[in-house]
Amino acid sequence: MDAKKLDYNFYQRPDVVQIAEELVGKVLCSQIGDAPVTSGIIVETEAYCGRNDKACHANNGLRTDRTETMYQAGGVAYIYLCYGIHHLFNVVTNEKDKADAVLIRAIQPLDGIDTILSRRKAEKIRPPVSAGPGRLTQALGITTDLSGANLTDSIIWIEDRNISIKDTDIKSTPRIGVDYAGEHANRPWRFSLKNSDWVSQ
DNA sequence: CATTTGATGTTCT
DNA sequence: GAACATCAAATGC
Repeated sequence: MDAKKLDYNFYQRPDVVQIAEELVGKVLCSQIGDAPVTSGIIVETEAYCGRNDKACHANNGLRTDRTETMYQAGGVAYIYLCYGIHHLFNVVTNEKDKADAVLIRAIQPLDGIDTILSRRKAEKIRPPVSAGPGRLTQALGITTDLSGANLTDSIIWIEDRNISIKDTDIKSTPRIGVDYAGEHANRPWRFSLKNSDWVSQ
């Protein structure tokens, strides 16, 4: 097996947009409670930058109880409750006090398919099971309890399995659902795998 | 099919 | 009270 867990050298680099692009094709894994390991290939991400990005919760140094995790040094999980229902999973990047993060928007299930299906109350493995930020967290059993978890030494982590992705297979487009961010909403900070059925609509 | 609506925690006004 | 990094179920063609 040629899997390598991503470490601080990956997460703590300063360019969150580049990290977001490189995360496409990596494998997000979780091992919750007594359940088997569940994992999936990341096929869609979005970059959020703490400085000068109106779409980010922590824009311009805004600190709340919820966003405090984003100010930690890169390599931890920032998980937050959206619309009171959905747990959204982000990877915190950059150094301490720089609130950058990458939102994982969609995965393609790899390991622990039965567990994923049972969490999602689905019978067949097809895109609605894990295409979408609220769906993938449910599929992997990720909840806000795990916010602040260390991605290098905990029950959630990201592996590089040397899945080869060509630069030309990744497309960058404007982010989703952030129209309120004005001109910043048009930044092409969403990265997705071309020709994948597992990218959210 | 497309469009609307209900669910509902955290944060801001 | 309103808005929000969403989803699923109900309703209208």
